[in-house]
Amino acid sequence: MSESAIRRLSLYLRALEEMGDDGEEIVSSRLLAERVGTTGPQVRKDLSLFGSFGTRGLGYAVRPLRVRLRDILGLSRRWSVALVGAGRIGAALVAYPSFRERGFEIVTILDNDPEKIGTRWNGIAIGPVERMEEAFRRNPAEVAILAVPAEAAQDAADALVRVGVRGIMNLAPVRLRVPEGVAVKHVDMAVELESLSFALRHLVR
Amino acid sequence: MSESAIRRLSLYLRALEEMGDDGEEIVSSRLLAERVGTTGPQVRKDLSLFGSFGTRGLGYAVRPLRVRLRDILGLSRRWSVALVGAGRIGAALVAYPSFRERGFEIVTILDNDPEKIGTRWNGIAIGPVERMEEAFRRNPAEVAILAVPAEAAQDAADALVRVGVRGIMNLAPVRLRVPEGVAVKHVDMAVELESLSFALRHLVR
DNA sequence: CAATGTGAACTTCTTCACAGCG
DNA sequence: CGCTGTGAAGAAGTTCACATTG
Repeated sequence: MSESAIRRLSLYLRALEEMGDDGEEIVSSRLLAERVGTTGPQVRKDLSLFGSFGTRGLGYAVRPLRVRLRDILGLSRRWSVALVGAGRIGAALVAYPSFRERGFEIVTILDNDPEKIGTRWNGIAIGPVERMEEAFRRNPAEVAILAVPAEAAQDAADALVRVGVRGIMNLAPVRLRVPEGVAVKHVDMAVELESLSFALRHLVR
Repeated sequence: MSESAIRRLSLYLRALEEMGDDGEEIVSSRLLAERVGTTGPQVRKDLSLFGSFGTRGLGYAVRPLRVRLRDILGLSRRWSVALVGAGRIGAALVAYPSFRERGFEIVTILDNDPEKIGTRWNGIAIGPVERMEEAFRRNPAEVAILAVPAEAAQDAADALVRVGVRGIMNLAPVRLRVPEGVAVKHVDMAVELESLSFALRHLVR
């Protein structure tokens, strides 16, 4: 069950959601593959890791497959999310509607800036990071989005683990150390840009 | 030369930059590995893809390795960057100082919102996306950061390719189709969150 | 003696070909 | 007849062991 297979499932789900709204009933592995930039066999392999959802000779029924994928990905429930770091990136994420649509609801926002503490974003009062425990007693979250400066990230992550967070999406340019049983996904734009740079280094100018 | 090896090089470089400021002269593959969350042999394998930079029995000299890595990654030059999409995410990226520090300079900002066009961000006047060609004649860019809504992303990417962009970092939740010779890196937070959800789906509650 | 550099073993992921089935 | 489901082949990436060398 590779990480990349899971990521592709998420892409398949997105494609199916876009399709459903267009009224398509059936989709072939080939077509789905085209939409997410992979191949038919890859799609079938990925899906077959979790069962047989298709009909031979026909393809996959869009709606049921969508339901199955949501289920597999753990998206048929609500996830409570804590946002740590109410800077510009945090602001962008809070305003981003598709997280909530997909079941991720921000219930707690924490920051250290005294100017921000007490103000409300989307109806949620921003609390101080030092009072994380208190904030979590009121509004516990299973997942956290970490959007603080690099220097503050590891401490914040430690605190999050202490209050029971089981998954962290980290936007700070630091590799977090977390104990077993806590999942971390790194979104590292510097790394992405630098790998672009590598790809272009001999092609350009 | 795997994608993941390149990403690790970028992490090694970051670690080395942090170290250099602390005055450490020599680093072992083991130590470097620890800082980025991998293993000594992995570090040595990755580096050996590009040459032998270490001293047996000793380790790697921090500063020269840093220089070599910058070179390998194509970071010993300046890259001009066009930002398409001056929403909240765009705002966060423009304000983020480490892009510029690492040689990526935003020279053009484009958006479609009439309210924004003409205003200045970091001294750069926001232009209309429709006049991309004109904007690029004035301030050409090799790389683009795409931070527009999903529906607008493919059209914007097509336009960017037409004006000569060779690499795109895409933040829109869409898989872009681009011709051969154009590199795309996807930063897809929905996918990251959903793969977190998958990891937690049976562990939590 | 300590840590690199690397071929070889191993493991994981992807591609392929085709049997199976509606 | 068409498209899925899958075992087997192939490719890619990682780990390991150790010979090498300052």
